[in-house]
Amino acid sequence: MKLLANGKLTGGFDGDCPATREILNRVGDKWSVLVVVLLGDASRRFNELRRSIDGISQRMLTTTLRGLERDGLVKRTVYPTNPPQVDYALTKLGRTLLTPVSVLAGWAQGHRAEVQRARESFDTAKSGAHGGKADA
Amino acid sequence: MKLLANGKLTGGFDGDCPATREILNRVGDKWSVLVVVLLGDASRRFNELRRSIDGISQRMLTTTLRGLERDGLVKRTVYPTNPPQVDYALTKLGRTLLTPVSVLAGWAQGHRAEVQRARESFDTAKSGAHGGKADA
DNA sequence: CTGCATCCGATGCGATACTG
DNA sequence: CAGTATCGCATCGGATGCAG
Repeated sequence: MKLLANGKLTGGFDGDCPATREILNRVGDKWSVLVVVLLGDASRRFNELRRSIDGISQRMLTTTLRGLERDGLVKRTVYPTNPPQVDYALTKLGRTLLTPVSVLAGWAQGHRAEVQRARESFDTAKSGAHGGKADA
Repeated sequence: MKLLANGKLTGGFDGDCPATREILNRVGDKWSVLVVVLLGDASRRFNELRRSIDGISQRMLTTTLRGLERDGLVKRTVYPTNPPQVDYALTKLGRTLLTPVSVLAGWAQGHRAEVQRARESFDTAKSGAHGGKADA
């Protein structure tokens, strides 16, 4: 990844590209990532996912799933049984996402403590600086 | 990355961890990623960044920068000159983020076309399915 | 069981104006 | 130049109710 003096990028990353930005956004969406990881293990049914995640509302699960499906990351299969049963599974494309995500997740886990410390130190410095009082 | 039958994860990823989720969120933030990449090349001044990004508002640049600074990813240096000059640079920790981000960005770029196609096909199927009319 | 539509509060973000 | 505070709009997201 290389960056030119004028702010333009060469090589593997172009932040100006709307499509790339959009995909990055999807990864930033906590639910999407969670669902992808969950589905990385095995296909799941709707309420099965809902119970697995716990904290997600039905609306958000639906929204997330549809977004993932639209992007070709997840395959939705309806079994016309009674009661209806819908199965969600990662597509081939969806599975390729697991690696980049795990790299990122690995970074997050590995540097979690550092970030935490940086945050505390930052907050401490701030509260001590502007008010003049350190133990407000 | 491994996933157990009960939905719990082993190894490198734990979606339940708030800290991890928070960091993931930061990467999902388009501006943060962009700034990190930009700063990966060289340190920049405030308005220099602003011009480089073009589309970001001052408010968001400030917010983004502060968030990055708080997380220990970016170092803010003030030169008490006249007019004031403030320099932003990646910290050592910040530089370690470049690799995971580029992996992800690489994925996004590499699969951009596939996602695009999936999206179009999804949208087409939808508009043709519920309304009964295919060329609405 | 699965999923969509609606209402409504919370938050995000841009635009603007003002300070050092 | 760098940064903060405020306002107003747009979107997000949860809760609820209805339908296949």
